[in-house]
Amino acid sequence: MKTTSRAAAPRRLPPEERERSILDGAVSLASESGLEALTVRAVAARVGVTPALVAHYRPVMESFVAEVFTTIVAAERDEVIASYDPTIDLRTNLLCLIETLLDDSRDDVAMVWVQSWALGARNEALGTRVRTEMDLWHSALEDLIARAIAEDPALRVDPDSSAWMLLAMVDGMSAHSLVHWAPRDRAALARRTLSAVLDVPVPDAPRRTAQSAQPTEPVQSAQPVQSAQPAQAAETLR
Amino acid sequence: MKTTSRAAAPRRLPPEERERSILDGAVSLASESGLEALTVRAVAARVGVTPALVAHYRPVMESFVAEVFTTIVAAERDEVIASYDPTIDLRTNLLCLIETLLDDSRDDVAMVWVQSWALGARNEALGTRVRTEMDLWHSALEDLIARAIAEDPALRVDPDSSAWMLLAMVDGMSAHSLVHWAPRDRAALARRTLSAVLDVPVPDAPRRTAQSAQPTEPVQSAQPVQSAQPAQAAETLR
DNA sequence: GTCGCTATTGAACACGCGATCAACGAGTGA
DNA sequence: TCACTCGTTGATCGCGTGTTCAATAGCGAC
Repeated sequence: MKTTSRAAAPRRLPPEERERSILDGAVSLASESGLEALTVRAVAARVGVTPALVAHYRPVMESFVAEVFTTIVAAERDEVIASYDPTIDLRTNLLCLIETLLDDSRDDVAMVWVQSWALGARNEALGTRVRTEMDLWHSALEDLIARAIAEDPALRVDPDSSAWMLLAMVDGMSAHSLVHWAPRDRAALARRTLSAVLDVPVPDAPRRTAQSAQPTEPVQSAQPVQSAQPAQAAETLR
Repeated sequence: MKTTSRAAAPRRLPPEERERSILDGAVSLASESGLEALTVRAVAARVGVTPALVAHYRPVMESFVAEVFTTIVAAERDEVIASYDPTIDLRTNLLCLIETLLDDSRDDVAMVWVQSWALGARNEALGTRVRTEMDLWHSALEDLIARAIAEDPALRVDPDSSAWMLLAMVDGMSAHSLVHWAPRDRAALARRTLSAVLDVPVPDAPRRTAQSAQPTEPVQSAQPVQSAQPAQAAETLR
C-alpha cells in the first residue's frame, strides 16, 4: 500500500508532481469505485484540490478516463504476468494465474474491465486503449505458452487460440462475479476450464474440410461429415 | 419488426395500454442504446409523452431498469433456445447457438448484458434479476446438453460445468466484441471453443495421483488420471 | 524586500438527471 | 348537458455533471 495523496495537498506543487498526484488519485478512485466514478469533482475531492484544477490538468474527461484505465490494467497485467514461475510447469502456472485473476479481491479491476467494454463502445479514445491492453494480454499469454512449448515439445497446445480462449473465459467469469454469480466450486471449474483449453487437440494442419472433429474414437461423436455442417451453418446464419 | 409506438401517442390511453407502450419504448430504447440510456426523459421522448407520465407509471427508475433488462434478455434467450433443433446433433446445435450469440448483429444485447454486470454490482434490484436470468440460461443449456446425452449415451460431457464454461466463453467474447476486439477468424475460434468444452474428460473420479506433466503424445490425451491432477495443484496453490 | 510568474482558486454557465405536485382536460356515466 | 374521474401535463425543485475564466496567492528570482 503506497497510497498517495489522501487529501492533504500542500499548495503550489510543481506541475509534474501535481499531475502525478491527480493521476494517482484518479487511479485509486477508479480502482475502488469503477471508471464511472471518475468525475472531475470526485477526483478533485480525492486529491484534495479544486475541481477546476483537475480540469486544468486534464481538460477532457473522456480521454482522462482512457488514461486511468490504461494505468490500472497495465499495472495489474505486469503484476500477474510477473508472477509466472518458469521453473514450474505450464498447467500449474496458468491455473495459478486464472485463480489469481478470478479471486474476489480483484473484483475492482474486473469492474474496470467490464465498464471499459461498455464505455469503450462509444468512447473511441477508450476503445482504442482497451484493444491495445487486450492485445498486450493476448500476446503475453501467447508468449508464456509458446515458451513453455519450446521447453517441453511434448505439449500440444496452440498458443494463439489458447490465449483467446483463456481470456474469454476469465473475462466472462470475472464479469459474472461482479453480480456474485459463480459456480459452487469455482476452483474446480477453473481446473476444468484449464483442462478444456490445454487438453484439446490443436488443429495443426488447417485442412480444408471444415474440421474440428478429432480423429475418431473418444468421447464425442462428430464425424467430419457432421462437423462440416457448423461451418456452413455459420454462413447461412449470418 | 413490430416496433410499437414511435412517437404518436393518442391521449388518454387505458392505463394498461399506456404502461405497455412505455415498457415497449424503454425496451427498444435500451436495445438500441444500452441500459444507461434509460432516463425518464429519453423514454418519454421515445414513447411520445411527458417525462412526468413515465415517472408516474414507473416511479423508481432503478427498478424500471431491472424490469427492462429482464424483458430484453428473456426474449433473446427464448428465441435462441427455441432455435435448438432436436433432430440435429448436440455439437452442431451448440455451434450454431454460439455463432448466433456472437453475431455482430447482437451487439446490442451484448451491451445490455455487459452493462447489467457493471450496474448490477451496485443496483441490487438489477443484480438479483441478472442472477436469475443467468441461472435460467445455465439451466437451459444444461437441459439441452443433458437431453442430448440421454439420446446419445456415447457423449461424455458434464452438462453442469459445460454450461458454465459455455456461458463464460460466450459472455467473455461478447464483451470483447463491444470494442471490436476479435480474432481474425472468429468462426474457427468458436469451433475450437466448442471442442474445448465438449471434448474434455469429465472428472468423474477425482483420484489423488501427483505428477503434473501430461502423458505426452496424444493431442486430446486426457485420461481420467490427468483430469484429476489439476485438482491437487489447485489445493497446493491456494 | 519586492516583483513577476504561474499554480491554484471561486464562481458561474449550460446542461441533464430523478422526482414531485397542483392543475388541466378528455372521456364517461347520469 | 352537466359533473365527475383520472390519465396527463407543465412547472419546478435539488442535485450532479463538464467546462470556462477572471481573480487570487504562493513561490522563486532579483
